[in-house]
Amino acid sequence: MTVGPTILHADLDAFYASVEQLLDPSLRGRPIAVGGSAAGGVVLAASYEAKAHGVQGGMPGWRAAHLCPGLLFVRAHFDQYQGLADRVMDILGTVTPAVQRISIDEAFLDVAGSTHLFGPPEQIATRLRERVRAEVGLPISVGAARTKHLAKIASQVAKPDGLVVVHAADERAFLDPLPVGLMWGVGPVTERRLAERGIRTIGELARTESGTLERALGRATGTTLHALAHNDDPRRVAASPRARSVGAQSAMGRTRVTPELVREVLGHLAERVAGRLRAKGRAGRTVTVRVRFPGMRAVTRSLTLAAPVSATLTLTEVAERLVWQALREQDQHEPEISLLAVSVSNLTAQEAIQLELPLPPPDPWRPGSETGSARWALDRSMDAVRDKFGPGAVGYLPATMRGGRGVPDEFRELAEHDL
DNA sequence: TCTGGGGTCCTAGGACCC
DNA sequence: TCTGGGGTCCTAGGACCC
Repeated sequence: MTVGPTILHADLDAFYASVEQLLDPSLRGRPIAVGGSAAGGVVLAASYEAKAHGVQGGMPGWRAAHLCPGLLFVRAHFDQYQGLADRVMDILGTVTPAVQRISIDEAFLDVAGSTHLFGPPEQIATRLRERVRAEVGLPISVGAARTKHLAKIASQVAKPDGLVVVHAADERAFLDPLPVGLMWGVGPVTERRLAERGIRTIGELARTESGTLERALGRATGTTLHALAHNDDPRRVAASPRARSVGAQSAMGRTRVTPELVREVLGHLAERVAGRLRAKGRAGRTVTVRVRFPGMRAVTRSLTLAAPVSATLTLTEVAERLVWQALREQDQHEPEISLLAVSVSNLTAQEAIQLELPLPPPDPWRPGSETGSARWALDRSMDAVRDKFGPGAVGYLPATMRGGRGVPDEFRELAEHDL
């Protein structure tokens, strides 16, 4: 029996840029960059007119401007993105409950159980694209195939604003001529390593022995790519697993390190991370910090505690200690840094019992300070005040740091994963 | 002209235990 | 006298994805 192309991958085209063109019709058909400027900052997304000149998301603004004369830099409307994307996901959910959202703007669907109601996958995909265009106003591309990997590649090939269905009999012919860079898990480094061995297409990859790939790329990457190139992809469309870590970071350009700066930035980041943990009743034992220096070199330091943390002040102190440890180990007298990051992993449920009992150890570095549970209780009461009166109402953060530099919180929230 | 913010997973070495 | 082997956890770095 032949299995049909019942896995769909639906992916909104140049999502942020398309939203801006939807909101302001004068931008339609023109090369635009969302975020950044010709002077600096980072481009969050580019319209297809700009992509034609090589402009990509994540690119410094000055470089985008250089690549694409006439590029329009547009301010992002962060408050619009989540709601529009949610409306698209609601439309996808009308044909099957098996929708796996993997980011704000893309999802897998399994329509195997829907064909008796809505027709073959081609018809379902066509109808979904029409509805998203008519009801939300955004272009969306869809790939349909027998596996997730193949469906995702098909949607990439379908872009912009297209549909590609790969029937089981056509899989090899579809895949073989495509560049390896389209495969999930092949980034710039892997692509270069493969090219050094004369492997540029998925067909060439499929003809390479597994052992050769493992030696070139490592065991996990080698076996995974070998399987995917042979269309061996057993992954199902399923609900996303719970998050395994929570983090926040702040880029600062080139900044001289001072104790005040480290304390303020880490306090801000720790409050974001710990607040999200507490909001979901979670906590984590491993604290990791990342320090990046001008020129993009970066180091990480981590520490696994005896008990999980979700108190802002405790997290701030652990992070501070790790950052200074990392800085001391650099042989620079007056170091400059360009980014600080804090993340918490080894997540567990915040046990209810810990509300009553002191957390052991209360604070590894300041004997005699408040206990962990006292800090947690204080945080919870401040969370409640913020819920009622807004995020700036109360906090550890010095007034000078609030609402100032950096990206808006609305942008951060778009990238957050559910805990 | 100098690079955002949120994540996952893998590898390798060392500590430690039995 | 100075050593096997397996398993688990921790740490640091790196590739990759959206």
